[in-house]
Amino acid sequence: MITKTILHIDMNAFFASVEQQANPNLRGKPIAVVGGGGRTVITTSSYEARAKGVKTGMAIWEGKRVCPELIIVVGDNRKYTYTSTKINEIFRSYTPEVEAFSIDESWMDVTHSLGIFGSAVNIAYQIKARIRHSFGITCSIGIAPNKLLAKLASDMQKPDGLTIIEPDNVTRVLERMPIKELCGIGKKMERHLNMMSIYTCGDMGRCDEARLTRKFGIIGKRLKEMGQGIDRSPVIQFGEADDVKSVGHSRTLERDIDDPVEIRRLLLQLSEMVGSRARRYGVSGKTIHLYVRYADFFSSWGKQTTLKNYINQSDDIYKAAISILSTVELEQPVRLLGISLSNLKHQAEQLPLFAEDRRKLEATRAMDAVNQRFGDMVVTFGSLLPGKEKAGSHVIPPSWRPDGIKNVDVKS
DNA sequence: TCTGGGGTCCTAGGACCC
DNA sequence: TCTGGGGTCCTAGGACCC
Repeated sequence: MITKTILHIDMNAFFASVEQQANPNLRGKPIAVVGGGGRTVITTSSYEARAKGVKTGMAIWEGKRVCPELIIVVGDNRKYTYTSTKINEIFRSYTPEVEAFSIDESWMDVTHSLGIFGSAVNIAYQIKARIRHSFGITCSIGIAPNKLLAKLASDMQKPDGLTIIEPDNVTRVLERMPIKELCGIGKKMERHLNMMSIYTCGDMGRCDEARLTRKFGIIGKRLKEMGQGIDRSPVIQFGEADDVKSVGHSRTLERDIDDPVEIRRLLLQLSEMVGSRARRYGVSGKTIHLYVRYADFFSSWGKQTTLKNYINQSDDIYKAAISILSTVELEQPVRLLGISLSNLKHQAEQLPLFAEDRRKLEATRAMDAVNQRFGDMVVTFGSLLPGKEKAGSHVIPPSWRPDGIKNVDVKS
């Protein structure tokens, strides 16, 4: 089997770096990029802010507490999407095999490009230089024989790092690497593994497969492989990815509400957002999911219903959401409302008769292709954009899972 | 003054059909 | 009277990712 060479590129503090580049006054200063609403959190902070203890997910006041001079910047998705698209174009000048994992992370399979560009390290340095030159921002790059390890490697040196995990060095690197550093091992999984005295990738790779399988079911085999640094998942290039599976929007309200009229108005807005995006994607769906988070933050519920017909019109979505709502009694004022449409199918598209319309359709398709990959309400025709639509903290959906398996049924 | 928003995938358990 | 097993579709909820 031929050994692959995979790069994982992770833009450093991406949103914050883009903002600092756009506004020289922000350079060298602690800044935090936040969402548009009142109850928002820090999406990204600059390294200057991180040095003071500012972390992603903090409320603004928390950030200000640990770093009083913190500058708050409301994020602008269009800037990030534009930059991200351009950066991915740079990647594609080395190989068509580029997979965008999120707005600021991509993998490249450069196995077949080495003959042209010399070496992976060479490619990595070129990429770093081009991104720095064109956008003034830095990235960390990992080079390894597969995606799992490349992502691990890019995390090992930040910012502006370059880390190589050679095939014959994998075992040594993983031996003392904490399991939670692997993409796919979250908090819960870490805890369960720790209870089995598994702390490092080395531990996990050596663990008896049957023991892991007894505890975690079918994912046990995969865990052992991850511990050994094995990952066979391919780099899935743009356009080859599976179709979108669901389209949803949610809003945390400026203040908790319990007025039914206000709730319905918000549901209508959300329905319009979901519907317009579904239509732009060219999909309709028959399952509508309504979710509510109550004022106390901790209690929430979700309820879904599956219709006989596929829909993507805003008012149909709204009606379905309302009918779900009518089956429940709200127990508290509402903090967050969300609607998502799933069970999707592509609509048969009628080719427009006139050339001008066909061109417009092509443009829409191109736009959708970007939107599908790079979030919502970002690239859109000016006329479609409601003036009040604020830049939020939307991020690009991740599309990769280690062998598509994530959840586990833990037998205790 | 608490704690965003966008996704994917997986499992359990029930309904229903053959 | 009691009984099986397989398959599909659906809802609910959780883990994980950026």
